[in-house]
Amino acid sequence: MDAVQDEAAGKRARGLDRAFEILDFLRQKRQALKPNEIAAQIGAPRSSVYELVNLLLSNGILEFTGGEGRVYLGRKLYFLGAAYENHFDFTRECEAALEQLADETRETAQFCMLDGNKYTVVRMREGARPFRISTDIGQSVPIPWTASGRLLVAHLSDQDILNFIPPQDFRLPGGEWLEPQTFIAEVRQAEREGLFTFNSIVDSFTHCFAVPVRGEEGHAAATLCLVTPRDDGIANRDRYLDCLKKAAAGLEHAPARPRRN
Amino acid sequence: MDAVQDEAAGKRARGLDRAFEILDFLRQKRQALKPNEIAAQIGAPRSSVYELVNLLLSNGILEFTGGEGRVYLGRKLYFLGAAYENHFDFTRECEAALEQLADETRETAQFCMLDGNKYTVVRMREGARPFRISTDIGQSVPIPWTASGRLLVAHLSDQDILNFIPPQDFRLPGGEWLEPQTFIAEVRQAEREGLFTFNSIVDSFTHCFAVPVRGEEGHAAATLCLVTPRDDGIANRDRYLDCLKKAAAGLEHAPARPRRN
DNA sequence: TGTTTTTGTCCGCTATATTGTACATATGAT
DNA sequence: ATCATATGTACAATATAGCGGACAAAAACA
Repeated sequence: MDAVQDEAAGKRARGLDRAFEILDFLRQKRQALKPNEIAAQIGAPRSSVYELVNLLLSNGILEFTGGEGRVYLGRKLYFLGAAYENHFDFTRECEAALEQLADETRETAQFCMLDGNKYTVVRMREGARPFRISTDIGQSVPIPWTASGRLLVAHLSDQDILNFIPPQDFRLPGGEWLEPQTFIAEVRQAEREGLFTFNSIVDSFTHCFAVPVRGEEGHAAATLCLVTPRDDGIANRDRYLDCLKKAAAGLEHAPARPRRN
Repeated sequence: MDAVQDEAAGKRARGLDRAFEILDFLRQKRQALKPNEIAAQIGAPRSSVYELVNLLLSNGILEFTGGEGRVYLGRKLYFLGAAYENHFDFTRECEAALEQLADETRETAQFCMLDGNKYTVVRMREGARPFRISTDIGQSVPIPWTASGRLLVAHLSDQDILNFIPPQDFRLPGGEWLEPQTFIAEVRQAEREGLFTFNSIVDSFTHCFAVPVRGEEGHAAATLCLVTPRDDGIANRDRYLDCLKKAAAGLEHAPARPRRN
């Protein structure tokens, strides 16, 4: 059923894929779970999950926590993630860019990337506004629901976009159906203009601005976004876009530096 | 040859173990490598490594980077690591503790943990001194080489310690042999006193101070350390230890908070 | 130019990892 | 007390994953 993996049905799953399915599931749940619960909720054989969980535990990829035999992501993953972050050293500059955006606009600023075939907020700086942002950091959101999504898939061909995005993700949170062709048209428009803005699909009171942060290959490796109240956003549109473009330009000079050592 | 895993010789390796061996190896190398190089350097069959690398690439665990087909740790690992960090929310308080230590002592302060059966510096705050610290963040160091190492294994029995630490890690960087029984005696002493200090084994000009940061189970989940010039360290010993204990106490109140959601 | 090394792919064999099933225990409901 | 559910372990069957080795292209070298 999953459009990306799970080729055929009734086949045996590879241990590695199952393992990372477990890890992703724990990340999504954001809490420690018992092996039994994991097996039930991801629809995997219990014996397999127990075997894999024990393997991952002995490698430090998972850890016992929360008692009752519950497990969650382990320290080893933290170390590996830190190594990634260190290599593609975007964190420091990213925080600076968000800081700058927050200062200049007083709005919520986000740094977003793709996580597989989903959109995710990697870092966020809350604005001075009194309302809360609907997406939390690290949560996976369907690409079509977001302004950034238009930019993050713009390097793909129309067909590749359709293959890449799970079909059910075109069902918007309100239940409406976003015609894929409409989405693609917006992608191409965003690509031409180097930005995308719209009234948020996820809620009814925000306006979203997104500009690309281009990586080594020239396409949008990430985006910088502002999430604003609708009237403020529309009133300050040009200024906000200028701020975003300025901040994005500051991020683009050295997306992946060679390593110092 | 690896004392910890690789039970018997001539056996087939499990894919999952090989996969994480690859990931750890890349982390240790801290650079993108070709699959061929990886296979050669970790002593694994080339065909297996190619298969695994491709699997990991398609899962976002590895990424192409650096050209020439080289691969390095992928974005997915960053997300998983961020989820871990978010769950066991030690980062913020940890930075505050290091900041405080740096202010009070002007020396290099480190937050250290075990990574498997090695010691590693998780976060560091450089002091005002003009010399550099010998261990970089994220590098794996044999446990017996470090002051913190005495504290981090103190919850294990003598026999478990010997099983846990690879025998060759008792060979010090200078080539001398540290008798395991000597090490264990120092572990027990550190356990009793709740601290360990010594002239660094790794270099000839620093003195190291370490105190435990106790986790849920009551044993040292991490350590806070100071690395100082020898004469300064010895002159300020009592004050430095007070600072460390104070900072460690500040970290211990909520090692793993329940999650908010 | 010929030779060696590096790099990547392909394929068949077989050791084994995944899985269904059965079993055992604890917990909770009635 | 009885039944049902949740949780973890043990084990055998077989689909397959890991491995060795063959092959080929490209790069390095002589």
